Amino acid sequence: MTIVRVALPLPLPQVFDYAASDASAADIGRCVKVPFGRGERSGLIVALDAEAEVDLARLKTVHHIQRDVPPLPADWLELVAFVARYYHAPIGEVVALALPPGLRRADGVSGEDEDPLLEIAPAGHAALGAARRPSKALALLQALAQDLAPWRRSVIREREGGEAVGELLRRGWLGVAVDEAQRRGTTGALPVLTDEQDGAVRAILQTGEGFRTWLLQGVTGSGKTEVYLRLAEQMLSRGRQVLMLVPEIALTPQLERRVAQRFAAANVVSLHSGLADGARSRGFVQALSGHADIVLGTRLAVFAPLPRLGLILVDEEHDASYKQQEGVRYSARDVAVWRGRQRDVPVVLGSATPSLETWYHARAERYALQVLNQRAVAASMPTVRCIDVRRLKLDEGLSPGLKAAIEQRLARGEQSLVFLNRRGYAPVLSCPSCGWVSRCPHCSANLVVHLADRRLRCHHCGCDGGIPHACPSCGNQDIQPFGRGTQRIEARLAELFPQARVLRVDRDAARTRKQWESLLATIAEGGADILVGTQMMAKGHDFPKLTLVGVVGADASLHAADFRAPERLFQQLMQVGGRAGRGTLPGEVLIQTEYPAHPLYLHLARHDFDAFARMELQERRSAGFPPFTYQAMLRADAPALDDAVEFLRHARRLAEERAPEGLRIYDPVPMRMTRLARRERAQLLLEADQRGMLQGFLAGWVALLYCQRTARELRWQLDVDPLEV
DNA sequence: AGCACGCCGACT
DNA sequence: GTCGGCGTGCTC
Repeated sequence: MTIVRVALPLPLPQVFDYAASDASAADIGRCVKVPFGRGERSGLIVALDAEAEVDLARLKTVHHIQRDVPPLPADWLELVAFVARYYHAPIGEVVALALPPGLRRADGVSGEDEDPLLEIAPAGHAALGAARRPSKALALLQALAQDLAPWRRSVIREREGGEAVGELLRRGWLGVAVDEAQRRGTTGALPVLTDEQDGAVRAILQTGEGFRTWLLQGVTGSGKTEVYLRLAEQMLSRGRQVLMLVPEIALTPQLERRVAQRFAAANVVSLHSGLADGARSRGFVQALSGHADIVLGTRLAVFAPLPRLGLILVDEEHDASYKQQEGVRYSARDVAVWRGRQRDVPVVLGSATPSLETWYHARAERYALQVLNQRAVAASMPTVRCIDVRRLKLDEGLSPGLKAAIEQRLARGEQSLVFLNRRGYAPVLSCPSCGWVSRCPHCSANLVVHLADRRLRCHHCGCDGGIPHACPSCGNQDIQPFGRGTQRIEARLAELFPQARVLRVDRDAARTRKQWESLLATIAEGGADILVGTQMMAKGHDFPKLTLVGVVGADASLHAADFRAPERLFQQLMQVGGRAGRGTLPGEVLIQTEYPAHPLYLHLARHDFDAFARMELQERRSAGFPPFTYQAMLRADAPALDDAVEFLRHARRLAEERAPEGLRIYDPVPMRMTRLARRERAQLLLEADQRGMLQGFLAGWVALLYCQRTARELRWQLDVDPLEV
């Protein structure tokens, strides 16, 4: 009889032993169903065991081992173990987050869905030539005939009328393309590389296939993606797999299209949380079996098993969405770098505005650096200018200068974008006579006025209600929305420029992926003259007719409490500024500010990220912030603030008893947003100058915390390398 | 996390 | 007399 060690998706820091008569070493890494308590659970075999760690009498027997799918390889188990160790999370929870849910359930996976490479068969050509009654199938075939063959079945399915692909196969009009391996490679004419792009590609390839982390720092429009594609092409031609991470699902479709077009014959698999269970499992299994050539996905894709891995690309590496903000708070970018080292393959981190951690590593020569300063498209960098609004009379937040600039664009038939990182009509509704403000009943936040659908809404917990006609406290009829959001700016712009088509692009207007894509299409077709948008608009999209970006209300982040606020502001402004003038028309960025001489804006105006980074790092060094120190944050939440704080005080005492020299333990404090969704939150910060020392301490401390019995309504979690402090 | 067991208040 | 509150402890 064999004893297997099983990781189960529970918040427990242990694994469980089971008996399995027919198990062997070949089953390590396989999913299992096991009896647990009085029910059944699915888990993963992480090891075989010579002897059980519990009495044999307590040992239960595995119900089922899933053998239809190849086992997860040893390096994958190692990766999961590393994440559990580094983030101090139970191994089972990491397995649960790394494995697609459908796969873990181990209930007869549909098997690997073949995604064959198809081309038009002789019968198909005959059908095209013959006079036939129009049909859906024929229409699809005709559309395909206009295209460059071959295509993946899945790619055809996604195009217009793609449902008919099954019909085409049944009729024998489409057949499996011959000689798949030989077709692997690029199709069509490749764009000519700039000298910088070419230099970067050569440099990265020349260092060989071993591990090395690269920072590819390229201004918006410098063609980082083309560099990724060239590197990927090389790796594919060597028979290796490529892992490409992108920040958000919203960005995957267009990149997916571009990658699929470039490597028409390669098997490109996308992995993100928006996928249905089945599709995610299939993509994962394709990666695992080595049938996927390129895995393109969001942070969870960093866990895709890749037997032939040759290269890891992390696009927009500074993006906060790489860090999971709940449960196991891993950073996919950091995990990617660890994985590159583990598998001895290069890792390329790309960004126009790298995180200061990455930038610092590159300067300290722990990472190698490649810089792209020229825009690949025939456009120059936009002019960036501050509008000093201290002595100006603003019209609903808009300065005369910005209005004039918009007017000019309208006259020239170009597009303008007003960037404002605040959704809704106004951030608060308030009564001028008694001082009442629209507070959220569940959070320490104000309810935001949404005039578009006449609601007051909390942006943190999502609760909402109608807009009262009089002050709920004193009955005053004259209650006022204070401040400005995108809806208000949109309304004012529509009044000011009645002839213009004003389009608002924020999370409210682009609720679903469909809405978002239709907005993008409208903009690209020139169906809008003035855009009002939040940071959604900052993400990599090209609008050739967009030549003006007006920034409103940026000053707020200048004095934010979070030490990373300036970094985020600079990144955001540089990104949104990069939207201006990506075609042949020159772009202009106008920033409305009360601090026109602020160094952040001055560096921005010169497009000098490096100067900004140097300045900011100087401050971080003297203040003792990351990347010069290492942090971990213990957070607790409960219905009553005292309970959360009391737990943290207790945790602090436990920490002090065993703290090594040089570990700094701060006082528990309520979080900045103390109350969220009826729970009060507090946090305790730990800091050290060496990562190893902090990690060593955390291991023992967290083990101790798991043993503490706490009130049922109290939750706690540890955040290693927290983004928000 | 679930889900048991287990000991004290208002109900058919 | 019981249904049910959630405190405590276990799950291979």
